[in-house]
Amino acid sequence: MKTMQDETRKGPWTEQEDILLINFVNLFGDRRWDFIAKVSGLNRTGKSCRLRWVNYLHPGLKRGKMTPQEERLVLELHARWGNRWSRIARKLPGRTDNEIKNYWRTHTRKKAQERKSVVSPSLSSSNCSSSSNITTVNSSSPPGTGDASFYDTGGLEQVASSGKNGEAVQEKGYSMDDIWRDIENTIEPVFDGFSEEGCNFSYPPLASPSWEYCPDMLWSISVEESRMFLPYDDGTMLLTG
DNA sequence: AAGTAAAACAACCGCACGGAA
DNA sequence: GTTCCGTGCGGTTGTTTTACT
Repeated sequence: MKTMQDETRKGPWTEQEDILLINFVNLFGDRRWDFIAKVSGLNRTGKSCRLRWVNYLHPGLKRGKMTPQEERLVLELHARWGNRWSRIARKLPGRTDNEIKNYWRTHTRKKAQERKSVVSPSLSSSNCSSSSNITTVNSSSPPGTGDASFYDTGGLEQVASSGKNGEAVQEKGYSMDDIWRDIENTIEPVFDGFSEEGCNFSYPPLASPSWEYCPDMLWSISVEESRMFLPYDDGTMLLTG
């Protein structure tokens, strides 16, 4: 029989969960999601953990509104690759596929509505409800064709945290920046240095040279042992065992 | 100031793929 | 060669925030 604790949690992540996840990702890297989900004590699936990390907790993420350059780049790349969101995201440092997908969705919806109101203004009053599920993907022609220049944006403008969501992560006055600062001060992270094309994120300067050489030791840790890493309430880690 | 619509954001689900057993 | 498991991706939906009337 399943107790409440055995139930896999769903829904919004709490600050505590975030901190826990960040700590464990720092310890074990961002690859073994199932493992992290298990040893962290989070009653979440590995999938859920990964998603939370990739879309929200990753230190390289930008926040706030897309810049005009980014918007143009999205349009350009989508015209070229279609709904290859992850691929498009790789060309937009700090942006996630989810974010781009969401942007595109609202963008196309807006375009569709504009178009509709222009093409058939007489129908707009009687038929506008149908716009809810329209994804006129191909309807938005790429803006101009100055391809190459788009790929070399020379680093996108720093608009992070200036947007309306700069505050979104500051629930209870404890921002992700604060969390990262805490973690930076309390543990030595292990980033496996993976900087494949698929990851444009730039980590904050959190080097951990020592652990990179013997990652296997970490993977062989038992669930019991991993409990020693559970954080305190304030997000710091108990490393002494 | 309140209500409503639209936009933005966050998260889950199902499927596909690749690697290990 | 096959099966199983973990991970990544794209689609979709639910929730929250913002703008407008």
